[in-house]
Amino acid sequence: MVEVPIRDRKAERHEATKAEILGTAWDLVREQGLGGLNLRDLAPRVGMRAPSLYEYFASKHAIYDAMFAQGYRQFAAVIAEAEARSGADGLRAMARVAMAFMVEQPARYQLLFHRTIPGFTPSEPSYAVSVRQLEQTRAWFDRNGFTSPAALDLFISLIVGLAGQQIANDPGGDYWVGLVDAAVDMFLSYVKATGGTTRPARERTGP
Amino acid sequence: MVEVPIRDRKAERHEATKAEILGTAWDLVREQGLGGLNLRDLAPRVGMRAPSLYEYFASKHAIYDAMFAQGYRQFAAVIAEAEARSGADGLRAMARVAMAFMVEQPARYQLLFHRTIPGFTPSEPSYAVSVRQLEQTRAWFDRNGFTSPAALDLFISLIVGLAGQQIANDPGGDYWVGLVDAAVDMFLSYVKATGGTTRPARERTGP
DNA sequence: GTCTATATTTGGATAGAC
DNA sequence: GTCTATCCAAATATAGAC
Repeated sequence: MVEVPIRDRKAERHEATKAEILGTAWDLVREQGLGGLNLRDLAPRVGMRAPSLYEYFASKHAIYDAMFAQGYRQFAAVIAEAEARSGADGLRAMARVAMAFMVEQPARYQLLFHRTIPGFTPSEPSYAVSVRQLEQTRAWFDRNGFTSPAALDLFISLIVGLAGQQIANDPGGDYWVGLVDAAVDMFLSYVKATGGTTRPARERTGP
Repeated sequence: MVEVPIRDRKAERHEATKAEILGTAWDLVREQGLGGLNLRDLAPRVGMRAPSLYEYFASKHAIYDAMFAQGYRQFAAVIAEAEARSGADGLRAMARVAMAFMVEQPARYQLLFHRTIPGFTPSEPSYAVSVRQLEQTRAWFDRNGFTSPAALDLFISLIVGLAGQQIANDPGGDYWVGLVDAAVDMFLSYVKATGGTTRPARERTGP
């Protein structure tokens, strides 16, 4: 009867250590750039020697992979808040929080939105996280009447493009951040002009 | 009297070799990614051993620097052709050739439009090349009535953003390339709607 | 100008003791 | 789980002969 432990303390500790390593990896990447991540610098910061990290991650790419998935989960969470609002109002909120999220951490921006690590491709499960985030936003677009399939892709290009300019030309600054509202206006004026059907699609609660 | 050579054949040969090295560096970067450039692979392709490259470039970063300047000169040349046209027509041509230029070589795209090489910043003269290109396009925007200062920045973000999506999500494909015209329409509708003064500025041939 | 030889650094990864 | 010791590879850069 005593043989039924509710929690697996050992596994919990293992997961906690993984999380700590991951957090430290983000710190390192913030300081040295995405490509600057290396196990030699990482290990001492979590009180280990480099080989011990292999107890938690099978390779350096596995760390990038975990960062990729975590980054997209953070992104999804941030966007989800804005998606509570609807219409042009919600769109503007989404653009703002997305921009803030991207500009906040250039290394994360590069990992999530560009292919910049040589030889790295996200694993299937990690990639699925990013796909789910995209589908979530696509559903919001549908619900809110931005029904053209290209609309979402244009919108994403616009915001990711603005963030890229901010990061490349003036990291830490805010000139391009200040253009977000104008960009959203531009997008809205286009949607209204074309047959983008500004009217929200019918709520789908049943068949 | 015989001591007045018109041409410096030695210097010419030196420059030719530099150019050949540079061209081969582009080849390598096309194959292995921007970060994959290394002297060991580069040297044999130009019939040398690695140390000999230092006769032509002081460091690996110096090669990146030369590539940066050359890339922007190519970009300026490509854009200049489109700038021969004016108004919406010219704008559409610019967007198309810019997009084609960016998508054609992802590594070049990353070098010119993002900060992706750890520790690399273009030298002052190389940076000046990029500034001149930007000023050239800014002047075209002014001449053609796109007078809002933010207009150019929005336009650039839009096109660079589209190219980035194409490269990151489907390198070699053309889905986002196909969105260029829609993007230009969007931009134009916005400029017309706001006080972007669609009328071309007065031609300035004199004071 | 080009070479050989080599220094130096960096960094991922493994073996095996504890 | 963590360590020491080490391997192995890659890669920039320099010294000095030819």
